[in-house]
Amino acid sequence: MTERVVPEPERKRRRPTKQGVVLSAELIVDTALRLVGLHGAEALTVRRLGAALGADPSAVYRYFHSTDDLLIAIADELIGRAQHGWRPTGDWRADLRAIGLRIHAAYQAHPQAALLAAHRTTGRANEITAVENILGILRNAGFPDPEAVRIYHAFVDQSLGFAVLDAAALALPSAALSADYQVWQASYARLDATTHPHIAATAHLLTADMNRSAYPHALDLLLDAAEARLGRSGG
Amino acid sequence: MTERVVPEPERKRRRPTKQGVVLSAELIVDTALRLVGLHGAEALTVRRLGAALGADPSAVYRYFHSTDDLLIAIADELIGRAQHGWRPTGDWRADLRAIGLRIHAAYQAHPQAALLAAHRTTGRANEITAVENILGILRNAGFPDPEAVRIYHAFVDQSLGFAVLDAAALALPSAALSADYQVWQASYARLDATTHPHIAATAHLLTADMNRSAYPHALDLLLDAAEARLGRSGG
DNA sequence: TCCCTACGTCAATGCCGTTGACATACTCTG
DNA sequence: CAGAGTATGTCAACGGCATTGACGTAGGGA
Repeated sequence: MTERVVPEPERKRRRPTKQGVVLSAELIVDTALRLVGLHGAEALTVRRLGAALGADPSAVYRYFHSTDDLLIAIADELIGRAQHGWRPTGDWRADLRAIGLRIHAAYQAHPQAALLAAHRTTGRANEITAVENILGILRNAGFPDPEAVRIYHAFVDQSLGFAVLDAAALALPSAALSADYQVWQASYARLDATTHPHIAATAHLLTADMNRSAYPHALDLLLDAAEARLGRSGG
Repeated sequence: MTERVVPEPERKRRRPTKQGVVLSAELIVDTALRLVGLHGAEALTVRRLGAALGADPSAVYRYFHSTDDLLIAIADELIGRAQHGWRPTGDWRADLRAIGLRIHAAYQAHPQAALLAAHRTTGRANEITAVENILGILRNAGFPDPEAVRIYHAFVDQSLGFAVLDAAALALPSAALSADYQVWQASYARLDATTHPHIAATAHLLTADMNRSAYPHALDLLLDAAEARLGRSGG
């Protein structure tokens, strides 16, 4: 077999499909994101993707080695969107907070795709840019390199971890979605105070809080702690 | 159709399969965990599960409505294992740290299953116990209820979020696993210092740190920040 | 001992990803 | 502008997947 996939920058011949569509890796990624946004994660199949593109399903394999390969491309696209238009302000804490919220938001905008992609390391251009930016903020803030790297790691994984969990909540098929809320209302809100005193005492607060993402709060806690350490060591 | 699934506590007739195995929900969950541990997440199919059990695949549907239903049961089982044998010491910070590490460890012990299950809310017995325990620790420590609930939420979601990410790293098929490491070695370790100064300056630290979980560090940061707030408001 | 039905089994349906062979239309060379 | 070479779209086929309806049998209750 001559290699089935030709790297995008080397592509010369762009031959339209029977239905007149000119394919590209970018078009396929965008279509996949749209498909998944419209019909859920379970709609992301090669066959449906082909139909949505207006091409034979197997044409996808001329651009990606496998569905997993496509997923990596989707992941990098989401990271790219998170950074689009971002500029540093010079205030390390505000910058880090903004990047964290942007990453989280970019994945929440495509929860079904986030669920599939957020835990993948892409090693591609957009990911590398993000790493460079975040490390730069921390080092310029005055964190010594070992500390900068450790905080970078915790910060990024925290962002992505919350992105996965919160995406999961959004991505549940609407039937299961309301079921998930019912779980809290039904199972937790009416537990007996003698067997579960702490849940019973805070049930009203819990049901309110579980409907929101805990990420902004968790992010602030992380930044609080980082700032305290900077004050201790650096300043 | 008479309902296909009979709730476990009401089961009376335990009829062995052709191969002489007596099925139960518990046996199926354990077998699924073993299967997934031995052969990866992609081995968790109803057909293989049937084979591993010594039963017709469709027998599983006498115990679970769907594979998703089975997944919820697996998730609750993992939460249960995380708490098995745990006892509070009275030191809120040590207790919370221990629970966080236990949750993380329980999922890391079954990374393939964790990847499938960690983002699901089960609403089942083991999950409820965990919620009650964590809330109790925070309220007894002196956190006011609204703060206790907010920290609880951030703490739990952070634990599960890192569990997912770290499970993903462990669960990659070994081919992709080394590939993931290669990504760091190849893509990051040799980036040009003029285009990516911060990555280049910390490459040696990065490659060392990315091989570990950032969870313990992130957990300590969260506990630091919580403790600081407690000192400010409560004491 | 007989009835009832829970539960294991079987077979069928319509999906899925992936691949090898094929055909065609694009680009490149002269 | 003609012909060659091949990139890329298409087709058909494979084996595997979850799920379900029908069936029969064995276990428990009377």
